[in-house]
Amino acid sequence: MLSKKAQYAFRALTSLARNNGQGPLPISHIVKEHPMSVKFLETILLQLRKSNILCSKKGKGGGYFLTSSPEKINLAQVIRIIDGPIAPLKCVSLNFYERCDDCNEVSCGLNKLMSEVRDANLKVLENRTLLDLV
Amino acid sequence: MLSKKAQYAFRALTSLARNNGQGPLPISHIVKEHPMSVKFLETILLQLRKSNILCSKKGKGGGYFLTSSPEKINLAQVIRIIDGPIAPLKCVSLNFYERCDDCNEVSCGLNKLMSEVRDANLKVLENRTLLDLV
DNA sequence: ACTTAATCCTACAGAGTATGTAGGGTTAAG
DNA sequence: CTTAACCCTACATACTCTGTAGGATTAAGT
Repeated sequence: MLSKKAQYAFRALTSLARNNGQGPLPISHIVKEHPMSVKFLETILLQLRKSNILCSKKGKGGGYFLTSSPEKINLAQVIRIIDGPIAPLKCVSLNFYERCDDCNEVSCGLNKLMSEVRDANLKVLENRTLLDLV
Repeated sequence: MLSKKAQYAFRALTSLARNNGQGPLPISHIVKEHPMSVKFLETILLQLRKSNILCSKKGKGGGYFLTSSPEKINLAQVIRIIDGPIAPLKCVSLNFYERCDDCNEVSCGLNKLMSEVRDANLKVLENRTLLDLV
């Protein structure tokens, strides 16, 4: 399941994608479209900025905007930043791999099947972008 | 991500699938194959029994065994019992549906995309069974 | 220079969930 | 009657999720 944080991130990114090319969009405007805690959204957007999904402009007239165009940002990127691994197990994760103590990965049936699940997820999440969201 | 509980469940079910048709398998035997807390496994197997994945036999010589043959129990069933929804959002869940306050579901882009993710997951999880696990 | 409106940063609080543990009760074979 | 198994519920502990608090910094407009 996606966390609330990830859902909020996607809602905010929807606004930012629609606003793309029209200068910085302030948080105050985003929360009018998508009611949520300003402070919580602040931490989420900060996280996205530090991961180079967003840029920001400080001071009056400032706000956030996408680093690149909506069709170049896929859903997998966003989920990995906010929620972490997409794979159902760390031992089959491409970006958050950790060795599994309980299986040897070569003969482990669960490992094989969960790799299939991961691939099925990535096939959707890496081919869908913020453009598909608006 | 799958919970530890679900992972343990799958490991235990692997043993039970291999043992299928050979009478009840006690917990003590399962933890020899897959080291884990006996008491914790007990609660997991109890849960699977109450959901009719397993049957049990009490008393000496007792243990657990599958209700039906391994190829008739798919991974989606097990995950739903132990971890709940497979869908990334409640508002696109088939078995754990809950209305979403923040979107109207008809025009919500996230809803549409997450339905695709759900379907991609189910395509794998409903077509893979305990037989594929052993 | 000052006001105002915005982001930036860190810490922490409260509730809920995950991961077990404890302690017995019940059943059945031999 | 002993032993080995499952049955059941409550609790404990740590961690994560979902925010909140409180200011520091920056920049536009006047």
